[in-house]
Amino acid sequence: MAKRWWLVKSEPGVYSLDDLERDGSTRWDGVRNYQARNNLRAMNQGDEVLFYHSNAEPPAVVGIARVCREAYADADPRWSLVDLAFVARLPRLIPLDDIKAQPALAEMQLVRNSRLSVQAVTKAEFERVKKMGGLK
DNA sequence: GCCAACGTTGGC
DNA sequence: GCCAACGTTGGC
Repeated sequence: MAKRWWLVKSEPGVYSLDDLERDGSTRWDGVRNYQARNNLRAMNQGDEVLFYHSNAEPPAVVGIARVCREAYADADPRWSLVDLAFVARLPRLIPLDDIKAQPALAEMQLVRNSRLSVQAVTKAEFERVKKMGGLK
């Protein structure tokens, strides 16, 4: 299966990148939106994921995670979850404003004002954000 | 805390 | 199956 790239949102007061780093990996559960669920189900092991802090100051992409277990059934079988593992913290976090200011990133669902909590991103978008954040 | 955007629910 | 009412998300 071809590798894909994603973005997940989390409120840092609920579950932050720090929490993921401490835990090593975590169950990405609680998704209760069909489009987001379908994205979870399309994830492959090894896919890379931008980790975004919503309802944060500033709202920003703060790190990178990796899919370490593909979608499996939630307690309620309508819903699915995956496991995500910590990969890296961005040396520089990338605020939403900076993403909006980048023409190359203007097509991201994040910018197009979607509240979707699990989004697909293109490889180019992923690499751009990673580079802006100080990783190669 | 406000509220716009969006998703879901439920009466018909 | 339509759509108004309601609930949630998330930036500001």
